[in-house]
Amino acid sequence: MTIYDISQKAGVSIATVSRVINGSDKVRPSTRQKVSDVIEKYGYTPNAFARGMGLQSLHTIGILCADSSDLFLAKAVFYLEQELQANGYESLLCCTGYNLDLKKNYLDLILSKKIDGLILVGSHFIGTTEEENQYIKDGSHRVPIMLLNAAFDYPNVYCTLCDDETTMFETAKSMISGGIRDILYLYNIRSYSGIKKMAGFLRALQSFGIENPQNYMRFYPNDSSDANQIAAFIEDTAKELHFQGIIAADDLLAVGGIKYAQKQNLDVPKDLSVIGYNNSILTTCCTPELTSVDNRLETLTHRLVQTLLGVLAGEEMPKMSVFSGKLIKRGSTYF
Amino acid sequence: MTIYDISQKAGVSIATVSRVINGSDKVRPSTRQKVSDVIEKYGYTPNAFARGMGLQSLHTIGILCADSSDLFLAKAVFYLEQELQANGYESLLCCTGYNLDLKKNYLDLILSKKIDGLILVGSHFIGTTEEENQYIKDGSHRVPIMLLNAAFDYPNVYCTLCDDETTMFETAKSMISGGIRDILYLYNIRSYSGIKKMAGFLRALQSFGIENPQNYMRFYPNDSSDANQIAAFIEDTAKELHFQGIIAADDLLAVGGIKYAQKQNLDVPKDLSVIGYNNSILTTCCTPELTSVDNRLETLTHRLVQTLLGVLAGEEMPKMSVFSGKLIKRGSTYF
DNA sequence: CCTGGTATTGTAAGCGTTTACATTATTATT
DNA sequence: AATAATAATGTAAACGCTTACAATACCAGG
Repeated sequence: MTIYDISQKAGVSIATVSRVINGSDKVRPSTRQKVSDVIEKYGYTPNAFARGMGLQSLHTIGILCADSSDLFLAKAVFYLEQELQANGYESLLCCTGYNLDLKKNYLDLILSKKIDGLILVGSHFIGTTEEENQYIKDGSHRVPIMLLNAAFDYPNVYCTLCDDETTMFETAKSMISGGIRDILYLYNIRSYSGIKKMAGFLRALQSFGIENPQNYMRFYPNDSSDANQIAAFIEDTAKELHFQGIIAADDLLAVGGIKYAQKQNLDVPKDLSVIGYNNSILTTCCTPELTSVDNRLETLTHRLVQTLLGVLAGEEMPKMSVFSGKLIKRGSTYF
Repeated sequence: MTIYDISQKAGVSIATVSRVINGSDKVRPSTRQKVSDVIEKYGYTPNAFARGMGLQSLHTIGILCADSSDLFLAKAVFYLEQELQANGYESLLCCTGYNLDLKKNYLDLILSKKIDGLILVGSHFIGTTEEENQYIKDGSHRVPIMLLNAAFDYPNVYCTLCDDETTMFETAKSMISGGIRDILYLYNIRSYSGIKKMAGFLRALQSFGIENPQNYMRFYPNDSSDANQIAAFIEDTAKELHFQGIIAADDLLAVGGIKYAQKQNLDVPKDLSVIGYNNSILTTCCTPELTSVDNRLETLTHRLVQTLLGVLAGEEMPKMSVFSGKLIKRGSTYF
């Protein structure tokens, strides 16, 4: 069923049918009705590819995200989609996984689809390698690229992020000020924000003259797991450290810390204080509830889309919008 | 940059370039190399819409999902994407939200994109209204439709699901057999599986001669919320019931139940047993850990994609594949 | 060096839309 | 009723690719 079939059945030209489809006002109401009826009757839907050929823009924004089942990324994607939709844009989501080789393919894939802009969620693209950065540079020649929670200075690349370095610095500082100097730092994914968080943590410890903080940092390698596996990991790799605090780059890791404390019969927060990151629903699921950093995801996604819309409208927009995270205190800390 | 530009720069015809792009074997290796080099050099990506016009299939499967930030749906989408990708299919994800009116638009949208098949995740489409079902019927005339966790008997519609009715029946039965007759049933989204779970719950109570079970059922209306809000909801609407058990249609609701118990100084599981559904990561985040129903999501998604691939290959495939859920016992129950 | 067969490459016709421009119908003005 | 102005509709080219079919290049055997 094509536009020709419809035009024939409605007794008009394809141009008129096209005008009806696209809501042009240059159609007589009676004609519009006639055509609409035929379209309705035969359940005709215009072919998106043919439209894509004709139209300059399809009002579509590509979203690239490593893993849509990650609590935090999923939330980000959800907010972005809602916000885009509210502004008349479709979104096209690709989940690349954490495999670097695949990312390039996905980037090509999504760029081949006449998108008006591209949003990179989760900052896994901004690695330390020049190779990863190259993808962004390539992409930015075609469409504006928006980075959520990552910073990368390049033409046509716009960044919206939480200042994770400072936020983590403040977070660690408040724990140290609370009297805890032996802090286990847990992290998993290596990403832009992950690196910043770590840097902030280290800076805080250094500012208090705490030496060899690296001894207290543990990289948890599994991407999908549960709190018990994380607790076991802590027991295996860090038990001998006798830390009195845990700061984690992610709420789930922190919950693993609480779990660990329970297994060791340590009281949280008396014997062990625990702080997570992202302020997800997990924070209120555990006992005690988890102190966590709210990195303003909703604010970030809102700002990001606003910036993108501005760019698309040809306005001059800030290349970098930085927000501060905020520590939300709950039962897992006493300070 | 089009195929013409490349053909010109490489000194060959567009057909040859097209053959290189599509990996045809009818190209001399030296020519292939020459063309590939030019493509590489200029960073050319074929226009997806033009390809879509020419090609019969783009090896793309559409996925429709209400809310990608829902823990359970996100996981389902993730598994599906992984599985599809492993089998050489792209996936196109649309998150419709829970608004019925929008769904039709999304369906049209995704159907207009020359997809080879459509997967409906989360069963929100199979409502009680004929209107909702109509969408599936319409769609099934174009491409095979795969339902995850929903059943709908119609040509070209294939269903892969957990037998939630029986699973919930068994779950409730085991709680009643454990000596608990006053059970608060919590549910939120109205969906196919939601209706089935409820039916199973009711059947179990009836089979034990428990009267007026409806008095003990509560619908929690917010879609996004945290455990504390749910706990407050229980206190507001059900405190006077003096139930000794909670069965929830979703893990988060169940965690809300545990939270409620803590606030009331009730011991879980001694004073109150709690069972969730979906066996998500939340089950091991709370204290005590949550007994929950594993509805075999990974098995379901695997089977679903296998069935879809079979259908696309022209094989005769089962219209309905039903699996049994399994109660995973943890600390929130004593039986 | 020619012949026939095969491997490679080129030509051109779609694919289903949009839209500039041409044409025709309608309405207003005199 | 004729004309001008305007509104509605139609025609045909363009979008960038795939692919059937045509044309050409290459190679082995005589």
